[in-house]
Amino acid sequence: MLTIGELAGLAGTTVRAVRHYHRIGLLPEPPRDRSGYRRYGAAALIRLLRVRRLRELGLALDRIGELLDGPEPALHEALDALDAELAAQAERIAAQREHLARLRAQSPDPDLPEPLAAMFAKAAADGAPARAIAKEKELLLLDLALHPERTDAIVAEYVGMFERLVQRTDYAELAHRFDALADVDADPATVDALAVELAAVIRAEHAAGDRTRGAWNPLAETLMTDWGSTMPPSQRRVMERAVELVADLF
Amino acid sequence: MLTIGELAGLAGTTVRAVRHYHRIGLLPEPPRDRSGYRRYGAAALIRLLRVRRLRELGLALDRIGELLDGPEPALHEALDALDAELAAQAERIAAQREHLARLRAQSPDPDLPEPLAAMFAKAAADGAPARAIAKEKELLLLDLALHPERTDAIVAEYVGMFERLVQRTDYAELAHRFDALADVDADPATVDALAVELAAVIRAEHAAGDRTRGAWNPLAETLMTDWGSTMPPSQRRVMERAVELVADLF
DNA sequence: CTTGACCCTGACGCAAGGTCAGGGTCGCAG
DNA sequence: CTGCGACCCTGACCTTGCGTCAGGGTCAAG
Repeated sequence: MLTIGELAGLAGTTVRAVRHYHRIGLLPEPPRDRSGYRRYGAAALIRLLRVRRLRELGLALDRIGELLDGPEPALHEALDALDAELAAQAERIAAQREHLARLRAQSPDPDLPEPLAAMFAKAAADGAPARAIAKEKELLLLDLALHPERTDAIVAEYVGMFERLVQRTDYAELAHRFDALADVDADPATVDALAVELAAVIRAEHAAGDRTRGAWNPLAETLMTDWGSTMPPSQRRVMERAVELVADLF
Repeated sequence: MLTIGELAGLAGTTVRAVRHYHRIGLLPEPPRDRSGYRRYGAAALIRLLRVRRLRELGLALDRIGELLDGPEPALHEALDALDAELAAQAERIAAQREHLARLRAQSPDPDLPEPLAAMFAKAAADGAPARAIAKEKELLLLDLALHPERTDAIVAEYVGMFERLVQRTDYAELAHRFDALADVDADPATVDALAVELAAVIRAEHAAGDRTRGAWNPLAETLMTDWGSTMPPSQRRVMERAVELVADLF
């Protein structure tokens, strides 16, 4: 009679797997010899071979148990179900790959809605500093997360804003000057000059205004404030000054 | 500042998942308020959103950790690797489904080599009893498992044997009479008559003989003996008697 | 007698969280 | 002030299909 190692070898599996099948009741425990070793006969091998075949088709072990002990037609149903499941998996994988392909074809960053990906790509091409773009993305992500039902509106808003910005100013240069403040402790004159320019931009945006900013939200408030507080000090001073300069608009 | 539930909601995930990310170090533990609740800021939400996006693309959490902390080009490599992995999975699934399709189109039994599946299907169509066919399949499975390197030879051998059998005798009728013995305690005359017929078949097979039975094997010996011992008594008596009758051949 | 190749049981680990259990906290309504 | 429901905390066990020790016994050969 066979030892467990021989049995496993003949069935193309491992000793550990066989013991596992015993533990979960998929294979009956065979008799032991006088030293406590399991000893297997032909019937055990046949059952193990069946288990392995079904396993290799991708069936779960508990189902295999039902099938081997149950009636034959159940097997066909199970295979149907398995096929359906595999089809679903295949579809999911195809969708993921498509997603991946689009990402890599388009954008340096995964998974922003397409118009925005294009927008950021253009900004980068125009020479806007990477750090500023990253910050802008963060803001956008927050906005999208805070208003999941308004995704399309938000996207349209950002894109519109960006396009107007492109026409109106040398935004890349402005962004560079603002970005440079991150590394220095700027003097008040510099801060003020930049704040004036930013205020002008904000004013123009406000005039063009399609802000449908929607539901005011305490979460949004605190989060945006918190996000602002992560800006480097010089930049924050510029923003605060700019906000003062346009306070009359709100 | 956000509670963990708000954070999870905004990121489209669950509280439990966020805590999991803390435990594995994927998200830093945020400060606690005076009652011990975690309180999150914008930076945490941004990081969590990134994690979720990559997760939804199918990346593993430990890789996400490396990517978020590592340099950007690593991300593109990772996406390449992920795509390759998904492609491999898709291929595996396609192969499995094809396998399944063939099985269901052809055979009442999963995964015998094709000529054999056809052979058994014909035997069933010819009216051979299901029980006998099942037993024959068992024998075949054992044979294949015992000599994995000779699969093709064994298949050819069985098919050849079957075809000769079809031409030579009314094998279905013979099988029926043999099968019927499983349920009764047959008298010696019946046993002897059947044994004589079987011996004739064996003799004819031996004459036609293309047995290249290959490496004799102690495992094979004991297994086949053990398998024989599972036959019902009357059938076993027939087999033993038949073997006596052809003893001179071996 | 030793050595190497087996065998035994029992327990932990894996991926990514789900699901209690047991207990504290917040905010609002009565 | 007191409930109540909704939320938060930690800790621990569950899932799949085994792999991988850890610690110890057994067998066959040299």
